Amino acid sequence: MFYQLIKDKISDSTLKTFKRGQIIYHEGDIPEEIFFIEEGMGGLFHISETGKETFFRVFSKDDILGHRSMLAEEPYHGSAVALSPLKIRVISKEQCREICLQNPDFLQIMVKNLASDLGKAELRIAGLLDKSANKRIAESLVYLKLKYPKYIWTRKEVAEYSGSTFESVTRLMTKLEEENIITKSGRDFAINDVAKLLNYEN
Amino acid sequence: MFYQLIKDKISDSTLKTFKRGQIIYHEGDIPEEIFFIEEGMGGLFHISETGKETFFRVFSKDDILGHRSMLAEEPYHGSAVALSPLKIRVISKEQCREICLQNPDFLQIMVKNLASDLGKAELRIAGLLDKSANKRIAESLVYLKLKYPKYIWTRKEVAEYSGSTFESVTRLMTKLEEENIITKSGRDFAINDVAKLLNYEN
DNA sequence: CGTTAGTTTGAGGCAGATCAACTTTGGTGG
DNA sequence: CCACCAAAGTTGATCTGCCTCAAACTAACG
Repeated sequence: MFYQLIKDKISDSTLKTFKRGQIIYHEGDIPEEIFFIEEGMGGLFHISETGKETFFRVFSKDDILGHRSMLAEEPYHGSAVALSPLKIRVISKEQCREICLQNPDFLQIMVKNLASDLGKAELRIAGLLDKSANKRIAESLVYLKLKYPKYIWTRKEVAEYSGSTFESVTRLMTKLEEENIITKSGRDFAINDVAKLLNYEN
Repeated sequence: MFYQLIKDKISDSTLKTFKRGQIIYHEGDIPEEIFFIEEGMGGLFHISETGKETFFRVFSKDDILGHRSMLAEEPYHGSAVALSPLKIRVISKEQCREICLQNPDFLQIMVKNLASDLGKAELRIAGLLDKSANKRIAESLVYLKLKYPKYIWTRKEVAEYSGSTFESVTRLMTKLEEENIITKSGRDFAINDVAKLLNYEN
């Protein structure tokens, strides 16, 4: 997202840093700020009453964070967690409002992203209902690894993104290696054949 | 959604009517218009490659339709279908753009709705992964029936909204009637105890 | 190196989808 | 107004994907 667009227009703002595992904001909190990612990556997670974790979204350099809750005027529906060391610029609600007024393009871009994310989320719902767990895992491996090649995704993260369990991810990955579609190395892996992985059928 | 806000500002626009089952737009089409519901109700559905249908959203009086795809600049990700006789005002892309420029409140409201819908969709993802089918069905019965009490929801519609099958909906509904939580009458039903239904545990 | 977080593999169980056969509902037209 | 029929609903029986639990192994970091 084009944080670039307004970077120079931010006068006084705080720069915060986070280590892997640290929480940027907690589910349920009232949004008072908006966050611009300057470096690193993180994830938006939801934990249900029964303890099941779901991985909603990934965010990284130039993405905006916390805008959904602010614009919906709702408490955060998930917790934002640093996955790698993060540098984040923190902007107050009021500053954000000013930026939107001065720079209509900025609101436009946020709108476009919200609309696009809504589409993705609804298609994920459809995917959960008609695709097998293995298919979803395969697609998630492609998405996550191609988008963030350097990051070492844990089986648990892939599971929570695809809507599965880490055991199922492990099982599929060993099978995929046997078929030479991926190559595991330590905890990391590389994709040998993106097309085959995307069209994986059990 | 406050279609009221700009109702009088629409100069030339077409009013279309639809009968139950008719399609307002098809998944995959390129959005050229935006739709304002004046009367009746409908649903946004997605059909996967394997034929599985998913019920994304309900829309009714004063709701906007087709805005997500237009704002995301994407083809429609689902088909909009009339569930009851519908009266819809059709606005061109250009008209919509003008309205947004002249009336910033209107864009604001669309943004708020997009943000809120994104939250709902992501929580639905989480719900699919941690709640039992029966719990989801029970919650869907409450949501659909309280929001649209006069409409007779088919078991199939409830199933596609909750992410289940119509057989499972039927089975749960007979059980719920035995427990006096709902009362079936013909194809319709009434909720006797909303709280019990909402907190239903298998 | 020791420790912890992450991974692998196996065995078992069950929620809920699927398939199938039958019944009921309610709208339509004769 | 009734008879008909397609659409919707019910109910039972079966089957399986994948989650859960368990136990042992391995990577990686301080």
